[in-house]
Amino acid sequence: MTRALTRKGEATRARIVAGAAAEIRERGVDEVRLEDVMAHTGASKGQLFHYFPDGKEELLLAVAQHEADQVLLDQEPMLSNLTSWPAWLAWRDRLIERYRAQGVKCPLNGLLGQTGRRAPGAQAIVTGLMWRWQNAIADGVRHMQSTGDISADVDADRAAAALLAGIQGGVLLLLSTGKTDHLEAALDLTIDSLRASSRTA
Amino acid sequence: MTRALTRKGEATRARIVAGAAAEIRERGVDEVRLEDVMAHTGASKGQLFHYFPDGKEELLLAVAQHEADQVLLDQEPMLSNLTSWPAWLAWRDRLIERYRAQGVKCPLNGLLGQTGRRAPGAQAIVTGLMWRWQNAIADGVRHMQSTGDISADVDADRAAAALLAGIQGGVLLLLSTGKTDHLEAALDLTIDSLRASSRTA
DNA sequence: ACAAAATTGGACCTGCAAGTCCAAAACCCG
DNA sequence: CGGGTTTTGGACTTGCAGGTCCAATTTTGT
Repeated sequence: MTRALTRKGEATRARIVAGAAAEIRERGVDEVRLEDVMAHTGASKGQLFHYFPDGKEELLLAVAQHEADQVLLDQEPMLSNLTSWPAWLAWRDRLIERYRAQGVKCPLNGLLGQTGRRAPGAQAIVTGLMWRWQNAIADGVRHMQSTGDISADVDADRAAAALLAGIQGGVLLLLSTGKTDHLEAALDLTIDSLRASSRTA
Repeated sequence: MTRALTRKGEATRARIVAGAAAEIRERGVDEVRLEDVMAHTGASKGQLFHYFPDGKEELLLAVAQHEADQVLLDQEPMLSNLTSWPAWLAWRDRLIERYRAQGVKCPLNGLLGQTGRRAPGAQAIVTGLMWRWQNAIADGVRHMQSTGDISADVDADRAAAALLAGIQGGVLLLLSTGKTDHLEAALDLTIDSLRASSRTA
């Protein structure tokens, strides 16, 4: 049913999604009109509705998925290799560097509020992203526990949840303050408290 | 210049802001039309533009301010009295209870994304809220340091920044998951790490 | 090469929500 | 009471962005 895209079709579709994503990152979801996407990607209105029959909502959903995947990809290979304290720090540095460069342009900020409430699918995308993210962190915590670098008393999932919350909040605060201070503080203090756990226990 | 509101005028204006705020909390910023506000508050279009000459944007700004003030008020008197561990826990419980009840209806969620990018004023409102919030927490940390319940080695502002980030992230995750798990984990682990600081130091 | 199917361009339609305008009513104050 | 001002109601205008439609063109498969 959905199998009707030629090579060229796939390419066009991908170009539209990527272009729309860039446009949204740059100017915010609710500032981007279909016409902007057309201008920016060189696509016609016919193309837009050919590849996204349900219009803007469907396009936004595709963009959300695209951006969600990117968020985790940008943390690799560090995120999947949290096997030593230097590795944790490398991941920490990558995160901060990445968000510092990105500044106010958070890809998912608007997508949560904008599509999140109305589109049930967008909610699922964000939830899925957070779930994968938290699991990757929890895996890292468990690995450190296996090597004795983190106390076995620590609840890995709970610690990962707290760390993820700190990251999300840090990014949110970056959006309004323009500074990465909160992100850094949350990461550093939470990670430090994990390190301390092995010494006190 | 702005001084031209009779008693009745003030009342009407306040009624519009409160009604619009409720409406937005309930259904999200971008789902609320001026007509919805009119219906919900019993105000006419003439009134809306009489009290908010710059239209929707100005109204949204007033709503944002109203909601921002409310966020801190809802944490009182706990937030201003973080002078003992039981007091911290009471504050923690109040926060969780409040957000659990509120669920997905975060007053400022959309206001950040929606007006945040375009209206420079909304940005300022949110920043101001975060600043006041963080300061209140930092004051609590400093008080606990003065009584020796928290190690003097702790950087109060940095700790407050991390805690605030955890809260914001926890709320954000509440919005997409519907669970308060992250908020609880972030609060508990961060506060526990502050408690631990006095014992290890 | 040719028919069927996918792709593309762009003119056109439509609905809606913000914003305008003005005249009627209520209100304030000497 | 009476003139000026604020407050109120609601009809009307306007612009625009999403969505529709279809005909022209290219691609695909045999």
